[in-house]
Amino acid sequence: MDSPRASGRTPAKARLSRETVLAKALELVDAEGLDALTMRRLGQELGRDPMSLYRYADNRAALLDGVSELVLDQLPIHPEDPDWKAQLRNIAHDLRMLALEHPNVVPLLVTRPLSTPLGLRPLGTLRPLEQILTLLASAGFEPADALHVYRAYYGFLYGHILNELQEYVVDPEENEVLLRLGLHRLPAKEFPRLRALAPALSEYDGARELDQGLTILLSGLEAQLSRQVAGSRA
Amino acid sequence: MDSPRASGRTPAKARLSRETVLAKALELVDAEGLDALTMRRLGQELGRDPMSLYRYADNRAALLDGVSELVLDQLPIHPEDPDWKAQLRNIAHDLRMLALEHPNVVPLLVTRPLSTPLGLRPLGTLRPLEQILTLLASAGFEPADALHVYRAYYGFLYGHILNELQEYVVDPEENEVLLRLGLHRLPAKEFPRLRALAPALSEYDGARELDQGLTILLSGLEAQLSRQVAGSRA
DNA sequence: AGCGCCTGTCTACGCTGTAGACTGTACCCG
DNA sequence: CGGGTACAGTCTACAGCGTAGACAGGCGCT
Repeated sequence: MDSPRASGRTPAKARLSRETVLAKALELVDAEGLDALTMRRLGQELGRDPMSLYRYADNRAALLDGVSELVLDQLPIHPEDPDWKAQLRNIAHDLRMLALEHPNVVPLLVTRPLSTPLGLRPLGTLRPLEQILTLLASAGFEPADALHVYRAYYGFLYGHILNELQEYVVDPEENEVLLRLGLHRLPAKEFPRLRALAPALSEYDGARELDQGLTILLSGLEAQLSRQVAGSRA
Repeated sequence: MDSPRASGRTPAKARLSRETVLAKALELVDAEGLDALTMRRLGQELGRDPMSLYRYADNRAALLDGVSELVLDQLPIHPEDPDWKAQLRNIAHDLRMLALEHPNVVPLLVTRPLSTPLGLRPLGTLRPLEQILTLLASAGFEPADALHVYRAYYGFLYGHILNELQEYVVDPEENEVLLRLGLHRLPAKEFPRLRALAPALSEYDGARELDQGLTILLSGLEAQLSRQVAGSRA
């Protein structure tokens, strides 16, 4: 059962690599959540001693960073598109999809950078930033303006993703809306509006909402920046 | 040293209460971060057996929820202001300030709801939502539209807060900008733009950036919604 | 006076991350 | 071909974690 070449979940006794470790880690997180990703459990899943993992990640935190990186690396890089707004829109939708595919990783994406100074983050998590900066630069933005656009954009994007994941359905089996969202527990007198919104809440169209928000934000940013440029020229 | 009426960090042997427990918990989180908030440590801080805490919170997760609630309860409620946009602006700045005062709590604010269905969250964390819905309702919005505005608004707001906290300075002692942000570690060839932005990054004016974003977003939302209303009337 | 409730304590269990010493194998170099 | 070195993986052990469950003490009511 444990003989060499036995067929476990993985080829059993092939050499480990950072890639296989991180891949299994992500798999585990996707399937059972962040808490399930313990060194012991991951070791077991790989058919190895837990301590062997430390050859591929300094510690658990680094492992989590690796998982973030792995997910962000899946962000497709889009071919040239003349329109920066269209590009940002595409990237936003890509990231949204990625988040929906790996909802358990989102807390990492959002939380880890809070405890890690910009320059010390895994490079994979900074690449999207650099990518957007170049995109904006080639669209003619001054560096400082590009930074402003980036911030407003990414802020909104992450905010949207958090929002969308938060609202999601508890118990899809239950078909009474109030129950499905657990809203029945709320005291009706204190939360009349929220309770009344149950039907609307359950019909959330995330892609659409994201898109509308982007339209507002991007055209607003464009207007504001062209105004600034015009102003500083005068 | 451990006699009754001894003067420890707290009055020593007064009865515990949920309030005192949560207050100490928040204090601990503010001072030393989320990881420092263990049952044992908190018990020690209160001069009590760790197990006594379970009378005031079902488990550690509930304790964390309590801390979130405690922070959000500090959100001031603003007097009537005729202008919904002005109100949303005020609330946004209040929440931003709160986040800057309790940066270690932000991960909780952002993360906990992801694993808790809407209806099962601590009531304190839902109150801002309900409050904004009423605000928008009294400004004349249809419930469904109010929800859209709320989503775009809160999404942007939380996104901004995350952004701002992420960019913040590591080691205020170090005054060489590149070093402070750790940017020197980045390979110059791969991250030219990001590295070049170092000075701009260190001059982040969060309040201003938030305000500009809100201006764009709110006026955009207003325009979009009034257009919709006009359209559906025709 | 007696009963019952409630707060806080104690002990114990299974789990966690990880330091440090160790083994075995694969490869390179003389 | 022999010996050495580097490195993958294992083992043992430790300190700390959350928390179940049994228990103690004191207060207030009847």
